[in-house]
Amino acid sequence: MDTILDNLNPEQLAAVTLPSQSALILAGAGSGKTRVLTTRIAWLLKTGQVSTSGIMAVTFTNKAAKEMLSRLSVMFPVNARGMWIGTFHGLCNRLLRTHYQDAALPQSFNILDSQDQLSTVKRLLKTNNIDDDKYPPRNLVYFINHAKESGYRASHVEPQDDYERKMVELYSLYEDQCQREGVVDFAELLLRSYELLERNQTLREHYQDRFRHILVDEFQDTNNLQYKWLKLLAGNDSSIFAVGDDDQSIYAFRGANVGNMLSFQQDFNVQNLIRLEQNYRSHGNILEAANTLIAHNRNRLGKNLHTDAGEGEPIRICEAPSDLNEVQWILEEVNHLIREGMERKQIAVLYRSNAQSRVIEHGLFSAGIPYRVYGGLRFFERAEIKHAIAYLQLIDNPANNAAFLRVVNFPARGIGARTIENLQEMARMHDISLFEAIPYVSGKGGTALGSFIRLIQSIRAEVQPMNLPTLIQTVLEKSGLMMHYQTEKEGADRLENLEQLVSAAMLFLSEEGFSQEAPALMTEAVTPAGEKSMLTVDEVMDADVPLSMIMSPLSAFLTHASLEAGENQAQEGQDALQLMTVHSAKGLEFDAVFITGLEEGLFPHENSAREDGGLEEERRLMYVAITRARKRLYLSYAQTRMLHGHMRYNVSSRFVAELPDKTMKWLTPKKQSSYLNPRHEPTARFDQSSVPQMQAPASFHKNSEWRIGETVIHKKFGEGVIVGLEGQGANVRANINFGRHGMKLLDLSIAKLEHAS
DNA sequence: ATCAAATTTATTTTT
DNA sequence: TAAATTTGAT
Repeated sequence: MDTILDNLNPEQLAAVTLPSQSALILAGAGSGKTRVLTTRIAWLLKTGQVSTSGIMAVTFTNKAAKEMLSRLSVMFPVNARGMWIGTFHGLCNRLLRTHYQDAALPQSFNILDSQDQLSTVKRLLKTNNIDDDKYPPRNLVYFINHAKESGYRASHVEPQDDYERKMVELYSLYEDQCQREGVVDFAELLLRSYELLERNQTLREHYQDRFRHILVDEFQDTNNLQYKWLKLLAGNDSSIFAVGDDDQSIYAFRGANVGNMLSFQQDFNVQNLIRLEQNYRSHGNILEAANTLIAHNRNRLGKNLHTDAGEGEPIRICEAPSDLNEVQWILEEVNHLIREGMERKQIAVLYRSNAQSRVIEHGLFSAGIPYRVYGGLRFFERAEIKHAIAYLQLIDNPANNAAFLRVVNFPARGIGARTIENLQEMARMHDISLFEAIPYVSGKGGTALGSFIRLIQSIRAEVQPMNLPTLIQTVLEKSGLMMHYQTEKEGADRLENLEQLVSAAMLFLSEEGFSQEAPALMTEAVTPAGEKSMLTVDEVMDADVPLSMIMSPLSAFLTHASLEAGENQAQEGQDALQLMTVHSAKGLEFDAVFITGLEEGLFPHENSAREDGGLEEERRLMYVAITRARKRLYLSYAQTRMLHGHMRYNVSSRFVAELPDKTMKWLTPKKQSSYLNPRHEPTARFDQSSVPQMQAPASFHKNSEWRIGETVIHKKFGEGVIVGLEGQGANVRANINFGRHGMKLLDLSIAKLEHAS
């Protein structure tokens, strides 16, 4: 008992041992947040206040959920079965699988990931003959998700204008289509389970009664629907232990609402607000910089981090003439750190947007320094894996038209667009799935479709008794996917990934406690007669029903594929420099951190100026970046930078000017807070000899060469008239009317023009 | 049905 | 610049 509370500081101890009331823990960066969360659970269990089944712990990422579980099992011999520890989406999935009938879902509903959702919407627009220039699929997806995350069904949305009226109508059609096809998108998991509990008093009271303690990680990231969901589940008697940091709220752009922290204090009459301000991560200078920076934000609950560690090294900052020089400087400093004995994986290079990684990678590559870039395609998002998954989904749920369309002609089997159109027409006429509509299609297309249906059915029959890995292997072979990639010249990697899918399935079964040998298509609850033993509602709810009782191994694996897209980092394990956006660095820490591209327009990003609260969110982002560093912090910016094929001339970020002088060491001469007066002298102090220099574009000294009204000749477009000139220096662009080719805006440093004499 | 050319567009991202 | 998507041609 005592041992788990050992070494907690007074605030942590207070938080862990709070009475059973709702509480808000303001946990600063590096203040031992996860420790408090897991110790709280262990303490509740050890003091006998609650049993494992009475606890729910919610996180945003699978990684965080796993981390919590593994740290908990060190402190307490956990029966993982009974505890509901998982992501919002994972827990909602569990609710919906358990009560699929009450939720009006088929037992084996499939989950759409964002890619799937977008293609579903595109298909919807096409079948309804909607002009997708007028109603872009992306906008519709945004509209739908936004509505769902506010808790609104199509019927609840009050359209403000004709455009919205149409969007609502399409939202409604989308709802119908998903329902028909037995698929559910991410937001739907939340909304559907919210509605389930709201509508069904028995269920609601059961779960409210059961989960006496609900713990929420990263509370500042909750969206409105997640907050409503928590409120509903907590009812009047359960307590919510919410841990979060308003200063680290960086996901407003995807619906996170920091305001939930304030609402929570009111709605739950929170008496206990505890601040964890003791930082165990960073040296003093780094913390002071972070504190000073974030103090520029107006809307805060307020918090100041402190440390027992000394002030440590100063923060080193460099103004580079160009992005190339900036990288050169990073290289020098990195080599220095490595020579001092720092591990490469303890060094992170952070940037605001992914596009910035290119130059950095290039530099590291040339210098032969191993690095690892975070982000990019994850395992289950790869095309070949998505194809394989689609075959599996079709076997799991034949109504899934998205899956059907993805593979009906992949590998190619002569089923063309025309045939598909006929099929879709038939499906619509008879109100059935594409799969069921096949017999209605006659002619050549009908024959090809006929063999497809026979293929799927024969696979399904063959696969009936198989366990999951064997089933997948069989599907890969019989579908022709293997053969397809064997014959494709660049298919080797893809084949390897497909093989990995089989191993992923094996790993999944053992991790989730499924029997390795059970038939993949059936749940374990099978009587000797082969009939499903129906659990009563009470049994389902009261017993701690393992996932394997409510989902077949196949359904469970498909869910896993959608909800946990897998690793997105290459070459794990190697000692390599870490490259990532500031967003993906959240939650991580490193001995040394480089924050690059500290320029107005980049960081803070220019687009953020248009959103309200945008600048404060950018500043929080900077705060997150700074607080990643343990011992060393490096900042840099460049006077010129190549972006989207154009040269950009940036001034330094206001965030640089907001940092306290005494914590900084300038490696280039310091400028007067240059973001306030954009015109400044270029520095000549930088050694540029080792760096390829940008050549000044031909039109650099004003564009006397070209005049408005002049006729010019272009290789492709022929004769045209200059109607406008804009920009300066390298940025000169000309608006030229090329008659039948229309108006073109050409970059004069790139386009080759001739004067028409 | 497939590939090449043209056009467009470029924050941040987990589930 | 470069990647992704759409259009157009064979």
